[in-house]
Amino acid sequence: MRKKVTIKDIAESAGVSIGTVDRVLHNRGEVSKKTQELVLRIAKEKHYSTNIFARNLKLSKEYLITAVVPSGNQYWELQHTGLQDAAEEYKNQGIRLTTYPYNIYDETTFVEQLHKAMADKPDGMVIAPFSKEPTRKVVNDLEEEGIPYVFIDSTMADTNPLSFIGQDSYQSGFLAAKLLCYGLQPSQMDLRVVYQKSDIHNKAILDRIEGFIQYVNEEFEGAVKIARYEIENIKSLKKLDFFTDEQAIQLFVPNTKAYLLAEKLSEKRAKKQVRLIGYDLTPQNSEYVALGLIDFIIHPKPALQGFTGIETLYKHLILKQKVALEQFMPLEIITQENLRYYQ
Amino acid sequence: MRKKVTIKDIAESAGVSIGTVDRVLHNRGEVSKKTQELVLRIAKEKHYSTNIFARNLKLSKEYLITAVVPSGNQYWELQHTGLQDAAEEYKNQGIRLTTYPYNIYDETTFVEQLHKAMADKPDGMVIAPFSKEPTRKVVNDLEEEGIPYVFIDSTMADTNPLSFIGQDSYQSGFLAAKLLCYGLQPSQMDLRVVYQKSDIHNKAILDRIEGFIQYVNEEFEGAVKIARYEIENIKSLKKLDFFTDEQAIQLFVPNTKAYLLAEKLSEKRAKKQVRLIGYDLTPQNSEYVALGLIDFIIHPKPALQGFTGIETLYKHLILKQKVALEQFMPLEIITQENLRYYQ
DNA sequence: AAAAATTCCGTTAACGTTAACGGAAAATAC
DNA sequence: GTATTTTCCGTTAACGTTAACGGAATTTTT
Repeated sequence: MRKKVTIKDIAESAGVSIGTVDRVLHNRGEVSKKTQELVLRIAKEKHYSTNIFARNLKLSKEYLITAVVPSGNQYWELQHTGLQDAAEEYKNQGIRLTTYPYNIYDETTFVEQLHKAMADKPDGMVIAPFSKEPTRKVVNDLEEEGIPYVFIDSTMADTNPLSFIGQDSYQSGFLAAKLLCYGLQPSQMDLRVVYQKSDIHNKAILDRIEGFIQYVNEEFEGAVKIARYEIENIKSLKKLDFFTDEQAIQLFVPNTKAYLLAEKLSEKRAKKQVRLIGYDLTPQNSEYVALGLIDFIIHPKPALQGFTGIETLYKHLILKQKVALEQFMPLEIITQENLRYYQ
Repeated sequence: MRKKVTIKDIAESAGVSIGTVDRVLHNRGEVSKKTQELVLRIAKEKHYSTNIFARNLKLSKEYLITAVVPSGNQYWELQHTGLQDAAEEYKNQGIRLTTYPYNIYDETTFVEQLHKAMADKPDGMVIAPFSKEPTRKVVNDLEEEGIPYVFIDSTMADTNPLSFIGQDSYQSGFLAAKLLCYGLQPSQMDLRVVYQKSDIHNKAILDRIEGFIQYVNEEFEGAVKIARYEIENIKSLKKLDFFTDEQAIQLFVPNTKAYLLAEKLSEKRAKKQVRLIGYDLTPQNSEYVALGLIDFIIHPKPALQGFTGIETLYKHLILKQKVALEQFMPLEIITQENLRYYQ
């Protein structure tokens, strides 16, 4: 009863050989319809599930995963850390990883690395999508060849990834708004969203902003306005004069650059009246969290994302497990007080 | 170079048979010191790591895990859900789970179930410790017999569990305090901690309170006082008259009963002036979060705890992986706005 | 000195799955 | 009618590890 059912058991029950059972189970053909149905029926009745140890021992296949993921800033370096950690953890179970990092500011490198990663004929891919068309083309090829792929960080419409692993950006914007508004009367609110022009290509950042706006609109039904500052680049920031008057303001920085505003805050020493929420636990941000100039940092756990990307392919390729279509990382909230736990 | 090193390779290099290599690798004795050292040296040189598929196929052992975990409220039911989910996920990799639920209000049941769980001669145990002495006795037996065990929810001093899986209760108290105080002047603060007398046996709750107090003391250096209400039971709550005056107060409920205060709040309709933070995403708490009477619920992810408990033993027993000594669940923060994502 | 015990090692048969190989029986072609 | 495909199935040798078994060589006992 408790003993595991093997293909041998099924073969005996069906009065055929294990070879035939195997052919049915992998529909390799060369089996008459009648025996095929018989074998499938018995397998189902006996709740057969393949012994993954035997299967993988026999196959002793090395599964190559290629990862096309940006590098260049700490967020992405942590993604790579997670990828490597997972590769290490699963390497003696047949997982091998090759990474193809690209430059977030240069689409050409994305396309190049994508093609290199394809040329390896991998058994699975981890992709952090940059631009739509090149991604779509590659993804089409992958789907035609039946090669599974997962998206990390952001996803894309009209594609069929094995799974999407990312932040729940929308919700994090929501939460940021809640925190910025917490305990304030609408009359005290002066919400400002500050981001760079280049951020509008970044789905995660757009979603954060959308979540932020959505909260404010739902909560105050239009009674509170949000000022948006889409600045050209870092230099333009210097022209902003948020901190000249005595009025309280609340700043939401949906990208990684909260520390730049904190720096200006520091010069003006106007902290009492200002609330500031940003993203990503970079050294610069940490510094200003420690100084109390950034109130909250939302940490989308990039290393966990990378890890989960590999883990998901491992579960699919090797364990043949079902995996979740979407996997959101928990939103960690870092404050001056719990900062030390993350360093 | 890339090819996996097998014991056969080692045997050839060492000029011995695979039997001898196996004896060395499992130090089963019956090998001369000289060849033992030779084999070990070669194994290290070649970076040998055992093929877990072959190993587990050969052994085809079923590992029994027994779990002694409370039941009776939603928090613990979710722990059980996580345990069962993990058991399901790993069952075709040789993991079998038997649970021994006990009653949180009855130590006798804890001791009874603990002994039943031991009598099964398990290969690993998941324990949610209740009282010290019975736990210590069982744990001593386990350690003598070399049976690994993990603690979930709370841990115990002077023991050597394979891992502790739980909430970072202290930090969650810290965070709760930060949120309750956020944006307020010390003059506006009137912090009150409300809990039941029976909670003083619960390490997690004590840690939450400690973290809470620690924050306030560090942040305001004694300028802000905290009132503690250690009420006898739920009935006594009715005698509390927090909401009679117009003064603002901030309530911290480190156990699962925040909804009871929210209920009183609801009667008094005094919400504007009150902040309330509680724990656990129970149906009652959810109700008052939705109504906006509870500001934040800290959700210690009980299902994930249970899951991780089994997963940790799986990694140790079957994959022979190193596991982390402490594994803290991320602190999810539930508000009126993101509540829907959790239902 | 032979007999007995001990030390040390090689051989071998599993574990369950996979897929190549070959071959009998039936169907089609000449 | 025989010759040639086609259909369908059984047999078998791996994959790497484990541990029981047996046996040669050496040491100890009588």
